[in-house]
Amino acid sequence: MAEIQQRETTSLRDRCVAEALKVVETSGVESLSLREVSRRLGVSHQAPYKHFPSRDHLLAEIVARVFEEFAQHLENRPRFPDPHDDLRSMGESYVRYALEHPLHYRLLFATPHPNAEEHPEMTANAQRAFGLLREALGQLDETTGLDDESVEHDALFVWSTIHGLASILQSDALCPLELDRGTVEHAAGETLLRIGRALRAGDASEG
Amino acid sequence: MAEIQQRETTSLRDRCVAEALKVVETSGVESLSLREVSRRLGVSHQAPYKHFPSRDHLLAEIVARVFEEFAQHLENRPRFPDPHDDLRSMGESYVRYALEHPLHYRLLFATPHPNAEEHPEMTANAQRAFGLLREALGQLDETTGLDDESVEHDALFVWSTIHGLASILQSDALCPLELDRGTVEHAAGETLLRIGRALRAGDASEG
DNA sequence: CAAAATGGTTGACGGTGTCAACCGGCCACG
DNA sequence: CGTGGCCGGTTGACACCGTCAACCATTTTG
Repeated sequence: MAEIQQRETTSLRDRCVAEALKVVETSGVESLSLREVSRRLGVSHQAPYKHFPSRDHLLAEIVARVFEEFAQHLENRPRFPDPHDDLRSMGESYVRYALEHPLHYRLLFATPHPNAEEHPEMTANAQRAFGLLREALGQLDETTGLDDESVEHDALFVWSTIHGLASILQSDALCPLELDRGTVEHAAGETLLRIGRALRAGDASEG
Repeated sequence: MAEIQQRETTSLRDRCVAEALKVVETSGVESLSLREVSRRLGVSHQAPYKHFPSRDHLLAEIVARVFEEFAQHLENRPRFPDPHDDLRSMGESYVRYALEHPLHYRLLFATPHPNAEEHPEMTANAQRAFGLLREALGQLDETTGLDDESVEHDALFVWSTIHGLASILQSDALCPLELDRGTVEHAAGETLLRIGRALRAGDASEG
């Protein structure tokens, strides 16, 4: 009764989200429209409005789901006992995600999101990813005994670098620079190497 | 004669670019439309099409101009004899630009550009900014004697970090993380500090 | 049983980019 | 000198978009 009706009412809602995700991963977020989704689902152009107050609410929902997928991807990374190795593994997972799901990554980080504070469920999942980074750095912290503030700055530094690298690699920003193939292929490894150097140098200077 | 006519024909074209820039820096690139520009200029909605084949061509032009402004901003940075100091100065200029002109910065780095290869003049100006980075690292290279490949990777690393930091700072990405104010305020300095550590550590391990 | 809520429909409005046709002035050429 | 063509503007149309409003069938509920 109530559950069945519930299940049926959420049906179109879920189908909207699923179809929107399909659009995003094939054509990119900019060519996502409620009408397009409606059309694909063989339903009137107003039907989605019974489940989403506006386009932004649908967008927020799929951003949230992709963030969840992204966080899971990071969580499923190969783990290593040594904190430095583990951090590197996360960096590799991060960059791999950006390269393997460029349209999803762009959705997360290179797209004007619907005003964040109006869509808390979206930001909650974003926090989760950063939480993983903090966690990995926390382990590293235990072995080196840095103060909390340094760990926060380390986290921001690592995130900045990895995010910047991923953004650059998956965007067209590199093409005009005409770097040779080898440089680009090794970019991730080399960059992660340098992150490691910076952190170790920090240990040395403060530990 | 020819020049006067030339000047007059380019007049509307330039006014379009100028007005589009105004729109971008007040309302952001997403609310930029040819019709809006036309309206502001008191001209018919098709007039701009006599000068730009499509919206993307206007967009490409203003992206190119903003890149130029950005590169100039980097070039006008305070200079220092020590390469490390100079590089840091550039990093500071970079971040400052992103914070002082967030909408321009987003236009450059967080916006789906019109397909780059169709608009070469746009990418040319992008190369210029990266060229400055290479140059600064080249100076550093002279003092440490790293091979060219390492310099390229250093450049990519530095750019990744600074770009990532700037992107994160000027986006809303930080709000949901609820970092305290102090951390954010010192983020730029701390991150640039870590870049320096990584480069110096690289010198030591290879030099 | 009536009333209300739910989840779908069609239709309209204003916004956008873009194509097509038109039109006036100016320049070059027969 | 006249005339044809280009150049830079115009108006009008079309398809797309998000969104508001009204309507309607079904189901749930008081």
